[in-house]
Amino acid sequence: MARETTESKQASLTDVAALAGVSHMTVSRVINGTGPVRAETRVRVNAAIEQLDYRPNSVARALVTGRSGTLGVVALEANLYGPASTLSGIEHAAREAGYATTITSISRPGRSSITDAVERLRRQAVEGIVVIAPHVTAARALEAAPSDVPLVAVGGGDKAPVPVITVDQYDGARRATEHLLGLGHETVWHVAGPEDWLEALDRERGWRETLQRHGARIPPVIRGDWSARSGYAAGRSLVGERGLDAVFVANDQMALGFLRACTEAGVNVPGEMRIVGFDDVPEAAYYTPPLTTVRQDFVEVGRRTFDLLRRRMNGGEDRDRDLVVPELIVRESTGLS
Amino acid sequence: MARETTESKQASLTDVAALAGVSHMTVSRVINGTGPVRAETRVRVNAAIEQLDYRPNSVARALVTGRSGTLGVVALEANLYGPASTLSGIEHAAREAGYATTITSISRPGRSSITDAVERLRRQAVEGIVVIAPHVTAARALEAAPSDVPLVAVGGGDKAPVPVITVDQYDGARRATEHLLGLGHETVWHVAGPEDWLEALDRERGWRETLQRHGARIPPVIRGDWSARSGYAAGRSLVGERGLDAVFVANDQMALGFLRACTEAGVNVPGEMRIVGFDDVPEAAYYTPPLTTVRQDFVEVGRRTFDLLRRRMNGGEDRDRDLVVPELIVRESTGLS
DNA sequence: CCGGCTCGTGTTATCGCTAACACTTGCGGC
DNA sequence: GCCGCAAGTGTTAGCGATAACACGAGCCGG
Repeated sequence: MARETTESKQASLTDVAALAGVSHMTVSRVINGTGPVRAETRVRVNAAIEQLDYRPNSVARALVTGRSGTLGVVALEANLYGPASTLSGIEHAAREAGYATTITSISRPGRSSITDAVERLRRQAVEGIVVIAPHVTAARALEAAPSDVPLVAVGGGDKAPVPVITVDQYDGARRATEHLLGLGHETVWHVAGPEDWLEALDRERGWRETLQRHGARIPPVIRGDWSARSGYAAGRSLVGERGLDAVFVANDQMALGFLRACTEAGVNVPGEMRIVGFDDVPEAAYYTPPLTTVRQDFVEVGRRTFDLLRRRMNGGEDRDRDLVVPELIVRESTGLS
Repeated sequence: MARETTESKQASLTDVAALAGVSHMTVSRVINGTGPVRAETRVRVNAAIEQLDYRPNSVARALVTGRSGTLGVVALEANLYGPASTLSGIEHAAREAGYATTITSISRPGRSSITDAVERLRRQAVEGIVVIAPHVTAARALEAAPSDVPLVAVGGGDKAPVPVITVDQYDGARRATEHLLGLGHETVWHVAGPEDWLEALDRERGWRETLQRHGARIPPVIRGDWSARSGYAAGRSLVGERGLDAVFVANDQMALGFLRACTEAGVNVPGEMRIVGFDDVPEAAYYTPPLTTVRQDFVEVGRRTFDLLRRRMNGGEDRDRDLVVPELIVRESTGLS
């Protein structure tokens, strides 16, 4: 209610203390609940705070405590569905724990761009850093990661030099591949992601080894760049290939492009061609036909990432790797019709 | 190269000064380029900085200068394509200008959630705030916006109480509608977004007034929630309606759902039904059929938003509203076949 | 009735930095 | 030959908060 009308500068602890007729320490104690304060005094102080519209200066607090209350996130391609959802999960968990989240995105992956991003965040005095950049260069960059601020990665490879939270890409690819094999296909083709992406490699390995385990022939791999456009290109070049009737595409966007290529070529899905994607973006259920895909719970990944980071910030050194289990969502693209 | 091996705590200005044999002020001058320093001294200081792996403490600097070098962004549904891209554009522009970006997202729109988010950012001592929440409650919440930190909004309504950068939704809707009318349809139906979203309202108004201007009948509006699911539901309930052969759907996801409903109902697009979406998400070109849609340049919006905010932070009070022009992308969903 | 406790409060130092000013030099102008 | 000014450097005083300790009042136990 009683707002200061002039809004001159921003009240400080001292201003509040003067108005309440106490020392600034008492005000500090009221605000932080540290130390005992007489009820009556507390009321006076709170009134003064209200009247001056006082807001603690987090910068000053950070300086003296050494804790900025801020987390840093380095994100590659933060406007994609997966990274954006993960970021959202992290931010949400961080906020609940009282942390602010500073983000710095990098447009092109690379050793130095990631190192620079981490450096920028350190200058901002973040208390912990999350790197969402499942890229081989990231893995290398993180080898040189600073030791004085806890750092965890999302979706790093098997042997990343830092703790990693990730959906089990290998297992997801296995499920997708076995699903297709289980439908009676002799083998399963694969449209992979870029070979400098760790997730692409893991999915490809999961696909390949599953085929091997089942004694199936391993067709050549086509590689895209995650975009629908590249999936479409892959479809154009692949459709008509002998023995091609089941494809595991490394993400949903590329699968959409692939579907489009099939449609244009007059190849019926799932009649003549069965397709499985990866991610389960919200639109996948409305593709034509609805896409069977492997669901990744990105928000959960974000949540767990923050949990791990917090444990590290508190000095914990527990487990270094946390796998989130993916789920196969079966829809018409591998249906019966 | 010469990193300190022990990594004890983090060197301060004083440590560097001691090592270089100068006062801490001289070190400060070297770092910031303020005031004259003898070349030889500068070399010694830089060597000391290198040797100690010194990094300026931005918190201390922020405390004394009153400038945190940080921007705050409040985002609603930050994992959607549009907001995420806008955020990306803002963050990029901010970074180039030397600002860090702190993000705080809100899951449900509402007066208090937005006010809270802004409050959190103010506590973080941000120098400027961007609100990406084109929601009616946001408009109301911003009326009570604090006056001591510059604030701009993305995608606010016509009469938002703060400066706004937005794509011209009205004009985009006009283009979409006129495109369909130009193809000879008697009228154009509309699947709208939620009525508490400003962009949904603007698009609907653009559609409605365009029909009026052309003397076309105004069909009832169906309302979705931006999701493909809701677009599908709209399609299910609408398909078969008398005189329905042209639809302007308020975003691409819903358009996808609508397409799906048409496909299931055996309605050929564009043969029996023409559809236009809005946004031009990267996948729209690969829908079946490829979707005619209105492109919004979200990254450009983000860039301009930062520019405006910076001018405000520098005390500027120039224009309060900036419209980015959308573009109609014609594809097969309104094609000839 | 005194020592030692807790409660409630104040005083002082400190975090790492920049702002403001003071102080030496050395040099040019008159 | 003295004044003034610029270059180069140092000293001091905060910024707004918390930490650490100090201190008086009241209470309890022995």
